[in-house]
Amino acid sequence: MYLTLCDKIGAILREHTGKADAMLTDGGDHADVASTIAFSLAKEYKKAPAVIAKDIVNAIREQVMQDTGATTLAVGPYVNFIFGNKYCSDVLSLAVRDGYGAGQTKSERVVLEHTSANPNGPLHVGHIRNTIIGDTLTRCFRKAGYPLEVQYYVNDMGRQIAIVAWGIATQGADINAEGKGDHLIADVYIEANKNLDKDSTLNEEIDKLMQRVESGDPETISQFKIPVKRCLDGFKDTLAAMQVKHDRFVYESDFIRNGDTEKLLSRISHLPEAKIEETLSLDLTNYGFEKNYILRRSDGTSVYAARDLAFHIWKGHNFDRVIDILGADHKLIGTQLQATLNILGEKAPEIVFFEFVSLPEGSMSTRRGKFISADELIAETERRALEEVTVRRPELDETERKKIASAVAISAIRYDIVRTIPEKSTVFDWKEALDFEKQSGPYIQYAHARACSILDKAGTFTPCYEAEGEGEIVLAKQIALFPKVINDVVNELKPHLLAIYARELADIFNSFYHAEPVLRAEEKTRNRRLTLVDATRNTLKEALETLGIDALRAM
RNA sequence: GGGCCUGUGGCUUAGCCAGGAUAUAGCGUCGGGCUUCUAACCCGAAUGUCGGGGGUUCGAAUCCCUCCAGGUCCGCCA
Repeated sequence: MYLTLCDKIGAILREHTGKADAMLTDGGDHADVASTIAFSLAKEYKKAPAVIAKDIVNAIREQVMQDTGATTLAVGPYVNFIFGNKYCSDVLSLAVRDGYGAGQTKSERVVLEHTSANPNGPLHVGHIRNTIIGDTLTRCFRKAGYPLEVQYYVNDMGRQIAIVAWGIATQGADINAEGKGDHLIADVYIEANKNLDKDSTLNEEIDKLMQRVESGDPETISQFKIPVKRCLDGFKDTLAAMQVKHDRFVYESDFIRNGDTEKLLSRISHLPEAKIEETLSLDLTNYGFEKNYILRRSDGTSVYAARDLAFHIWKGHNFDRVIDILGADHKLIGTQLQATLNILGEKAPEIVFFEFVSLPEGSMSTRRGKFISADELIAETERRALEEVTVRRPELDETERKKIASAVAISAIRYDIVRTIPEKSTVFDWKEALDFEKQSGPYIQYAHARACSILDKAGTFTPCYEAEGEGEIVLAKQIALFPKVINDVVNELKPHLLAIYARELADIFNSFYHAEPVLRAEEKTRNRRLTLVDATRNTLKEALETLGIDALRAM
């Protein structure tokens, strides 16, 4: 609705001025949409922008009203457009329907890879930034109508895994011990690294393991596979707790076994950029990379990058759009991958990079055991949430309180992570993670629960799809923006836009709630406001679900 | 040393790519508001050299140059 009207206004402006760009911009407090086109015409027309704006308004006002129902006003040099009653009515009748905000079904198939942490220890608060960004994008794409498959790329044959396998074999660790597998593997991995640091000659044993696994030695393969599986089972539990699910786990080693990596290396070796020495590498200096991109080691084994290329070629052949979520430490290798796929004439992935999450005392490290695991974070947040729920709703039984606390905790965690732009590195802060107030997931859930509560008390009513008075109109217009926001997230791969949108919707609803009585209003107003509350409730629900947060009906 | 990212009130943060109307919001501080639809809330106040310096432009937080600070990468690791 919003975009449609903007398109129509843009077309009218372009036709009237003959300019290719209508210079439409956000109207802020002044308008629903505005144009700054008068500035750019000032020189050409040799007139003051404010005069030009006035002329434009006089010329197009009637047509804009006819085509869109919007009022056109000149405010200084700005041409402002304010949408009318019909816009609010149309929006409200759409917004009360289940699935509001969903785009038309698209045919473009999308594959999105996220998390893909090495199976050498539990997911920590750094990894889950990847997870939350990826899962929120996933939900936005699906909301926008795209068929999408989410993949986890399992590194099941790298050096880290070899170190785990070696640790199990040499340290007497019980791989079948009770408990969560990912934490068990971390203990082995940390100890193995200590042992390797003490005696660097032991690294030869790791090299041997890697050679054996790549050559297909069955015993070594199973030596790797067992800890990988235990670790992944732990990951799946953690991910499920955060409402995250992958459609497919793709194993790196499959691209060795099926010959794709060998085929890729052969193709690479025929490229003009190829450097065949003891190793096989690519000289990408013409593409702005200083160092050679090594793909095969001198002992004949493939490097991670080679398997990753094979994996991406496979993705490119099976999907129309390939998206990866990667930490900023992968920037170099990620852009080298893109460049190489371009040289090969294959589809290169779009990559969303996010900066690091560190601890107040420094950066996290699985190897050194310095991290806060996602499991710890979830447990602690749930504990705090349960305290909060118990204070607020002492009359509820424990099962009910725990259910709410769990949803509140995941909401707080997911929202806290997704609200910050990925380019900004962050320092993990318990105080902020455990904050259930303003600018938090629970705050938005609370606004939703409030709306539900009003509607529960209201009983049946006759819908009235209108907005009257500033408070109602501002709320209706915010509701109208939801489909646009989903669109923006998908086009720009920026999930934080949805987080901010949902919070602003909750803000506006809370102000409305305090300013305008609903249940106590006289009949026509009551019906109108109840309809608005219902539209808000539904939009909050859809937005929360797209953020991977439970839209609780009561808190 | 080179590449990339970041720097916005005491703290956290949006806006920057596609330059325009008094720079967004939260925490904290101060002052109000629960016999009234859930106070995980609302209303109001104070707090800003948008890291520094140049430049482009009618107009710069936004574009260009430069410097400073922090993070990160530059491995036959992933």
